[in-house]
Amino acid sequence: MSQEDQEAAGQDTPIRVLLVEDQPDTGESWRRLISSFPDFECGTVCGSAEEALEKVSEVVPGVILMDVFLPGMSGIECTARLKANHPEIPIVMLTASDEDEILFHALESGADGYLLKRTKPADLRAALLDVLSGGAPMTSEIARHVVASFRKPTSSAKDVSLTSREEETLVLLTEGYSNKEIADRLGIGVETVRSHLKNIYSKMHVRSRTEAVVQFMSRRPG
Amino acid sequence: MSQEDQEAAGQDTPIRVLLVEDQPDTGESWRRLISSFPDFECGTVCGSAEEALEKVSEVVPGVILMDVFLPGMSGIECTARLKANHPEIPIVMLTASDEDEILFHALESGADGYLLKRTKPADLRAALLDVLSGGAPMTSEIARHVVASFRKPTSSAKDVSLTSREEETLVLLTEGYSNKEIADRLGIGVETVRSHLKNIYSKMHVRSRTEAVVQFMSRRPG
DNA sequence: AAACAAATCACCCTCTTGGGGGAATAGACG
DNA sequence: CGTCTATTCCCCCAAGAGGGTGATTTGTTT
Repeated sequence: MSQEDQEAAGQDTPIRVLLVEDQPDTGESWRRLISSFPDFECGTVCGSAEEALEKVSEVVPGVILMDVFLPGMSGIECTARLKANHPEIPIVMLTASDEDEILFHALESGADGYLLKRTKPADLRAALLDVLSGGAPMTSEIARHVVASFRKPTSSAKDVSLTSREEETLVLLTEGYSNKEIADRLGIGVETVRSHLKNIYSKMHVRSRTEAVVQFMSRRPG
Repeated sequence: MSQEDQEAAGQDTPIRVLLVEDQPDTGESWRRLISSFPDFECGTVCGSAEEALEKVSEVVPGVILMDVFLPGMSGIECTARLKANHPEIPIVMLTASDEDEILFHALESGADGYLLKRTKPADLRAALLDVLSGGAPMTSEIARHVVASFRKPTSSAKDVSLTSREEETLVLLTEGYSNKEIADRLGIGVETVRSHLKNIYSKMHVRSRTEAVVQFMSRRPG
């Protein structure tokens, strides 16, 4: 049976919310706020993106609330990485500003909703329920910005479009070659290979050759 | 002349032999000897294991003659690595000695034949034809040593037997984790992870996490 | 003509990896 | 009781990998 359906209707098991917020005070107040809702619980507050990536598997949250500004890995990067491994968990970004730039990157990374930190308690709960039922909680003006300009990039987030050279580089990666060996085989310099790899990592939201290889090999069962 | 001899000898395209021998003089004399056979040609003499690994793809030899003692990577290591990627190419080891120790490692690595360097020209050609027709050229006494004690190890050379801890480490490798992340997840130190990895690499005949992951993922289509 | 994407390469820096040792402990096995 | 293996950790060192930033060239596209 579907958890979401139960939750939205109001039930006995509260939905686990994973909160990612670096400032302890803010995090704690959000935690308390969320826990005050009868249909939600927030037992875990991660102070960093890294911690969130680590704990998501054990917590298995129904929804993730992610601060945009985090020390180290940003909330945007973190969202992209979480989406790569847990696409089913909805993620709502939290931010104090409403700049377009940030909004774009946030949604590009796969975030499902975008809330301002000044959101009122009742609206937060509504947003949580909204995203759990497949909605995309955000202010209506933000929504218009988004739906228009980011339908394509966001939808194609799953199979990254690599350039031909990047593709070749990736293939050689999956054959276990080092950067130098790849460079030799492609007849280019090592720096160029590194350059391609940086782009590949960025597009695939990974940060090591091994992760890239794993994702690549998993996606094509051949 | 046997059937095989005729076929091999009757071919218009001589079989390419890749010779791996670090001593230029010795290599050149072997090269000339092989080229003197009408059914074989030896255009490439690699002075090192590394060179052999690099050139095998472009040369695509029908058979490889490998000296055991090479500077840097040994002929045994090289054989193991070649077999990992080109299992179809028969490899005959060459050595001056006939020590059991070496013989064992050589055949464990996947070599198909084992010749002494003092082998006579006619016998060399016979050995080449032999290994090409699926045989395992070696002196009869060596053969007995081998067939007896290495049936098991040699046959199980494909799926490496890892210890439970090494297995766990490998699995986490295939999930893209760094050494530190693996250490945290296993509740052990990074040095221990590195230690496990060294053993894994050694057993799998690879030398990077990426190669290990590729080989591991390829072997189990799951 | 101007803007853009792709591909190439450079230089900086830090951290990770790999390979070479060694060494201590605990358990299994004879 | 030694011997062996698995597991754990240590040190050193060189090479590789990753991240940031930026420059150049060559084609498209606008």
